[in-house]
Amino acid sequence: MTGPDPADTGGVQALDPQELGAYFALMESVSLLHHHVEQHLRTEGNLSYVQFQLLARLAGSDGQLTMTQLADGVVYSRSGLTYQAGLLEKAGLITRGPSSDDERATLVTITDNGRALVDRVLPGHVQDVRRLLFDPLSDDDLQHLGDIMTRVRDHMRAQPPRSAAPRKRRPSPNS
Amino acid sequence: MTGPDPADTGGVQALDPQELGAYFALMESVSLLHHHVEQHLRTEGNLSYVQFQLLARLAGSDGQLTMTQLADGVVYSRSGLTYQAGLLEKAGLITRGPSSDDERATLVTITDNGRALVDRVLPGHVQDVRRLLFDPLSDDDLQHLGDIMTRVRDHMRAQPPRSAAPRKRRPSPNS
DNA sequence: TCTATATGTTTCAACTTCGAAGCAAGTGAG
DNA sequence: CTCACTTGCTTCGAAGTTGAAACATATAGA
Repeated sequence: MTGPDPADTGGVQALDPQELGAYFALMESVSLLHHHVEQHLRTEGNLSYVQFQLLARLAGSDGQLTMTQLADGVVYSRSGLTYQAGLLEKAGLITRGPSSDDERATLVTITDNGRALVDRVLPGHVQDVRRLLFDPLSDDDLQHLGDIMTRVRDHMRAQPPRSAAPRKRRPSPNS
Repeated sequence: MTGPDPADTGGVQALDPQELGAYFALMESVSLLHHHVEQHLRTEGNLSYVQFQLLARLAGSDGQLTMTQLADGVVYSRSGLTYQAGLLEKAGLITRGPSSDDERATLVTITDNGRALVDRVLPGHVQDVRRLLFDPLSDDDLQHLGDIMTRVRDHMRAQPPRSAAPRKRRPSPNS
C-alpha cells in the first residue's frame, strides 16, 4: 500500500530539495532585502523603493522616459505608475509633459531636485545593498550570481510581457 | 579639473558595474517570477501568492502554527496576516482557535479543503518555477544559486528582525 | 478618407498592506 | 498579590496597488 508520496505532484516532476532550497532562499532573501532597503530609503529621503527605482531609472536614461518605459522597467502596473508619478510630480521631483513624437505618450522628466535627491540617498542605498547582499559573498560568488540572474532575467523577459498584460484579447470572432 | 565622478557617492564605495548588474538582475528576476507565479495561482486556485505561501507553510508544520510563526515565516506584517487569515477562514481553507499553551495565541489550522487546494495548485506552481527559474540553469548553476542565496538569507536574518519591529522602545529612563 | 483596431495614459472602485493604537493574557520584581 | 511591562493578536484609518473601463491619439486597410 503506497500512500500518496508527498513528492508526487500528479505527473509533474516535483522540485527536489536542492531546487526547493534555492527557490525559497532566493525569494526570502529578496523579500528581506526589499524590506530593509525600503526602510532606509524612507528615513533618509522619504521615498518608497518604487519611487527610488523610478527616479534612479530616470537619472540614467538621460532624464527622460515615457510612462510605459518606466512601468516596464520597474515591473509595475501602469495605473500604479500614474499614481506614483502624481506624487513625485507634486513633490517636485519629476515633470510630466506631452511627447512630440507621439501625442498620446506622457514624457516624464526628472528635475534638478529629483537628481539631487537621488544623489543624496544613493550612497546610503549602496551601503545597504553592500552590507546586506554582498558582504557574505566572495568575488567568485558575485560573478556567479550576476551571471545566473542575468540569464534568468533574460529568459523571463522572453516570456510574454506583463506590465501591460496583452490588452483584452479581442473577443473571439466566433461568437 | 575633476568634475564629480558619477561613481563617487560621497566617500561610500560605489557599486561597480558587476555588483550593479547582479543587484538589478536579482531584483528584477524575482519581481518577474513573482508576477508570473501570482497570475497562475490566481487563475488556478484563486489564491494570491501570500495566501499560497501561508497554506503551503501550514501544510508542512503538521498543519498548525500560531499567527506570529506564520507572519515571521512569510515576512509579513501582523495586521496584514490577520486580514489574510480572515479571508482564508471565510473561504474554509483554515481554522482559527485558541492555543492551550498560551491563551493569547491564535492557533491557525489548515482544513482538509485547504490541503486539497494546495495539492491542486502545487503541480502548476512547481511547473512555473521550473519553467521560469530553473530551465535556463545548469546543475552547477543551481548548486551555486542555492548556496549563495542561503548564505545571503542567513546573513540577513542575523540582522535585526522585521516582521514585528521591536516594540516601541521603552522611553529611556532618563527623561 | 473612413473605419476598425492598436497603443499610451488616466480614472475609478475594490482590494491589500501597513503602522499605530487598543485589548487581553503572560511574566517578573517587590 | 500587585504593578509595570512584555507579548500575541485584532481593529482602524490612511495609503498603495491593481485591473477594467474610459479616453485620446495612432495606424493600417478598404
